[in-house]
Amino acid sequence: MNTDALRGHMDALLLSVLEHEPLHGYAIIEALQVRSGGALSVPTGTVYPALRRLERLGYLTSEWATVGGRKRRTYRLTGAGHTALAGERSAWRQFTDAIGGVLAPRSTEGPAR
Amino acid sequence: MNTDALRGHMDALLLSVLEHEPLHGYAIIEALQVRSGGALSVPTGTVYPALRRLERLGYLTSEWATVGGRKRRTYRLTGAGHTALAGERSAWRQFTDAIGGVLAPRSTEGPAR
DNA sequence: GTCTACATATAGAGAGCCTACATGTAGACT
DNA sequence: AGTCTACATGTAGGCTCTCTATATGTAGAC
Repeated sequence: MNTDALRGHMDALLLSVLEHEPLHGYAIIEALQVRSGGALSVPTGTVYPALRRLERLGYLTSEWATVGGRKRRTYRLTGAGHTALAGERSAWRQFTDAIGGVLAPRSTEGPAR
Repeated sequence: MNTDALRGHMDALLLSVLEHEPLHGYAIIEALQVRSGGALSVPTGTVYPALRRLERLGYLTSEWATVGGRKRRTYRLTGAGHTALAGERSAWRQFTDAIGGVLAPRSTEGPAR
């Protein structure tokens, strides 16, 4: 699974991963992989720009740190970010309900028969 | 709910609606609205080109009809279309599992505590 | 000395969904 | 007669996001 069906859901994924702990980009990618059971392999060229977009929107703040000689940019959810995450969760539910309702197989005809 | 989160799922929606009965574009739009509980309002500028794309891919065939003085283009699933629909359904499940697994709220920490 | 893991970043391409517009019939209402 | 709404299809252009490919650099293992 790795088409661009992700489109429009990247924000939710990133915010969700950052909900309880600040992480840097590379760690975010790994966390997404783990949490999705290995299904999600989001490329760096997707994550880094997306994080900057979310920061620009005010949902994240970032600060540089140096760990073991390597520089990291650690992202943290803002208040607005938490609010946005709640909105994304509810949107996700509505989304899956809507699509699921259409995709659900009809056994040629409903109960009325 | 009407962002472009639909992206990548339009095909599944259209194929699913056409699974048991051939329909024309306008009726497809209404069917999507009904089946999704009113959540989906797909604009004509999205549906008509998408139907043509699916026909080009060999998943649909179409023929013109005149009903009540109005011309309709009725679309019907091909064998390849049925196969594609099955694939889309399984992809949808994988997709929701993956995203859902990430989005699921963590109660600050898991069961281990 | 090379390779892999760690770590960030940008440019450019590609796909597809949406807005807006164009066109036309049928029937109801005024 | 004229207008409005529902029915019905279609195209052009824009926009946004995701992906591929590339660039750069450190640390540690072999």
